[in-house]
Amino acid sequence: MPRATAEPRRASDQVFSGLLEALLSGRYAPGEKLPTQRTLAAEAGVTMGTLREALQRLEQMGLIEVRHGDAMRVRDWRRHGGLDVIAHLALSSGGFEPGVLGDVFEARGLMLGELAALAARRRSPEQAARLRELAAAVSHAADERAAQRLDYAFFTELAEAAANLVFVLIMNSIRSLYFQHAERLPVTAAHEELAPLYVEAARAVEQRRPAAARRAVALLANRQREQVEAVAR
Amino acid sequence: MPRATAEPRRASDQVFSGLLEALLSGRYAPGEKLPTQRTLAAEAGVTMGTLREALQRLEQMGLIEVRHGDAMRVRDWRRHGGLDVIAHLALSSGGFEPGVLGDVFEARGLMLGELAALAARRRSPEQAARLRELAAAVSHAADERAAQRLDYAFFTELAEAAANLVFVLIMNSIRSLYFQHAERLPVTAAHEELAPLYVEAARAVEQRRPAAARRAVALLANRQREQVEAVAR
DNA sequence: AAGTTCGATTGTTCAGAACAATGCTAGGGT
DNA sequence: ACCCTAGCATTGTTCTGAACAATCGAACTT
Repeated sequence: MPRATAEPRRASDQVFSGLLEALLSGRYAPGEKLPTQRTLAAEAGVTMGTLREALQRLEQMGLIEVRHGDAMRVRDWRRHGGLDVIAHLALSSGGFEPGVLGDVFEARGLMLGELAALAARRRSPEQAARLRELAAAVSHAADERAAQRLDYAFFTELAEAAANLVFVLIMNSIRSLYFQHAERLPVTAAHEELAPLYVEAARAVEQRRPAAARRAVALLANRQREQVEAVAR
Repeated sequence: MPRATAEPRRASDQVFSGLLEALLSGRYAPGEKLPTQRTLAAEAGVTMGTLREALQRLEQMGLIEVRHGDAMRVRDWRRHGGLDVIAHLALSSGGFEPGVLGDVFEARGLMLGELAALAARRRSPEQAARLRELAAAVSHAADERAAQRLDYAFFTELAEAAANLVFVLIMNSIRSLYFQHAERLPVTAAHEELAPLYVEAARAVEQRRPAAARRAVALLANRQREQVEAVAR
């Protein structure tokens, strides 16, 4: 019997998820003092070492502040939280959070547009060729899963062609979000219909026309956004 | 005798920094097997528990892959790294990496532009007022440090007005980068000269003119970028 | 009243051991 | 000869208990 939602096996992961949930849902308010590590460990039924591993990750995300001889404090994730918070924020307790998901796809669309414009100026001949091939492959993708992989490959190549590390890393974060739940995020539902848009974007990049590239990609991203929003409800 | 560069005191932090450096510099190549936790701990002169805390953070960043009974593997940070990697990437071994820093400010400028456009459509009356006040305050800031704080507050408010969580979080990451080394990143060197641009941007947002807001902020960001690039050399 | 000392609280690291998952290899069956 | 299965070695994971170190606040001293 396969498990529906693949949950983390490590004890450390479970503690992490629990605390994360508590922090993001506001059950621990910003500025508030967190219970002792010893207390938290006892409550979670784990050792202090195990709890500690979870705390390190939370601190890394900017969600808690921990100073040696003092109590741990809850930080405001809106002010100090890193981008990886968005993944856990979009999935609060089972279903998707429609608002957050909307933000993700809005930001994604805007950034992909800028990415396309940069790529149109900087792409190498090889990158242009690969983009063309990937765009062409979308139209005859076997199933939706294959289309999804092509979509991912296309935008990864685009980010690479744009030659800006920041956008590359941001795209990594967003990708990890919709790869963890690919089955519920049909960005490539009607890929036969969307295929021409990939082709158009690839051509604009190849012809070094930033404005056209931005427009084509923005349009494509908007279509995907509509599809996702239609489902996540 | 005060220490020039405030280094982390926790043993766990030092181990983390060391491994991070090794991973980002390519001293451990992607796909390669990492030494055993026991080995790494022995080499670093710490306990396995301490080493483990560092590993958790690296895994959280997407830099390593660790599976229970198997050896740990190095992941390609270009493909799986999160946005927080950029901070450590921009500071490889002492000085700033000019290329990376350029990418950061390019991306920052583009995103702030989009942010301004969104804010012009969605800002509340209160947000418009606060932006106006912050912009006005820039012109008579006491010193550069004060100007820097106002700059930070201004763009935070802008991100808030844009009402998109993704951009808020991205700005958090970028801010933490240039707050850790504020003294070396003079984004507000000639703040008397830049002040009018803040005012113009605030006005465009208040008057709900997205295009004008984007233009003003993009111009402002570009000026800051030039100032930083002039210094980081 | 102000400064100092000291103890309680809390995070940090250590040491060694047992447990659990994975990959590999030798042995047995077809 | 080939497959596959059991067992072993390797490696990550968690536990137990303890000692160490930084911070805060209260009691004490001046």
